[in-house]
Amino acid sequence: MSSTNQKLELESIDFFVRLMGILGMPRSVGEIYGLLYFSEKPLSMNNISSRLEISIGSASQGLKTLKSLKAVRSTYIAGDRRDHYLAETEFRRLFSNFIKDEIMPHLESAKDRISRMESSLSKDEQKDDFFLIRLEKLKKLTKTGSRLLPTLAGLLKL
Amino acid sequence: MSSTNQKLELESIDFFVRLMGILGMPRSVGEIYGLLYFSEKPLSMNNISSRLEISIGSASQGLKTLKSLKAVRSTYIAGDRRDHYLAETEFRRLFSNFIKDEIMPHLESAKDRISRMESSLSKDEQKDDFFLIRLEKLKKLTKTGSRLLPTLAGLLKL
DNA sequence: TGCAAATTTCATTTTTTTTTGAAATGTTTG
DNA sequence: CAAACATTTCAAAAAAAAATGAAATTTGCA
Repeated sequence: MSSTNQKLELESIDFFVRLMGILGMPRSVGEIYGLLYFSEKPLSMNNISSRLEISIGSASQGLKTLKSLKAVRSTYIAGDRRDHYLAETEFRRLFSNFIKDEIMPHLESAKDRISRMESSLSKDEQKDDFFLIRLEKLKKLTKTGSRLLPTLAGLLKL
Repeated sequence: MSSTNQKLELESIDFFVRLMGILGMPRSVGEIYGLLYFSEKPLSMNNISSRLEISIGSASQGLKTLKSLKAVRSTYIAGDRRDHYLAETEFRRLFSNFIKDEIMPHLESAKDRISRMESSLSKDEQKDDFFLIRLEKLKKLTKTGSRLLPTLAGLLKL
């Protein structure tokens, strides 16, 4: 029988679609994770795509994203040559990877952009507190961001 | 003369378009904030829309969003009946409003969703550690989230 | 090695989001 | 108070993002 709990599954998918949405991830990524989160058995890609009624292209793309965040891992199943996927449920690591992959690169390039702003100041502007203070705030913002964000996930002792 | 520093302005717009993008805000919102951030004088809506070459509809909509986040405030200018806008540069408050308005409501509804998950468990599932542990993790996640996020902005002593 | 199943890739289609522009509404002052 | 300007709203258009599906590639087994 192994009747999957339909209700639970739907709520879980809903939950993670929204959570992933906040993080800027497409619906399909949330659906896949939500399905796997309450699945006791690892699921194949085909299984995932047919249960969620999404194309295998979407499933492949979504799993790729989830793998890169280490939100999902694949498991060997004896006698079956397909990959089977399990949800990785340590949210701490999940967020930490998200921050590393999706946020930090922006912060890095922000630093270059601030340098360019500084070098574009005219002689006059270099003496004008208005510009100096605003530039200073941007620097603090990126500095604090790159210090705080990587720490953040650690605070989540989940 | 008051020649605005074109280069600086463009870098600033670029900077904030990306930052707002991370927060899921549309391009126009980032453009407006980026323009105001390095503007010594308050700018009218028309001014904003013509400098950025966006429609006044977009400008109005974008300013509305920024006002609701308290990222921008309007100022009285003697002898001019139009509203004039200034960037609010305390990022701490800005983020704190963002978290309150855009994130916390999701966390609230997540709690309901978890309750529904619990009440959907069958007798068997109520004894199955697999389900209990996963539900527990979701509860911890939302609990920690609603505790940590509102605190977060405070850590940004910018 | 060669074949069949599984997965990835990517051009096209679909869906969603954002912007536009014009009409409706609101506001100030002559 | 009315007309001139300013702002908001919202249906339609445009742009951006995501999903599809089929061809190309990879994988592992006979």
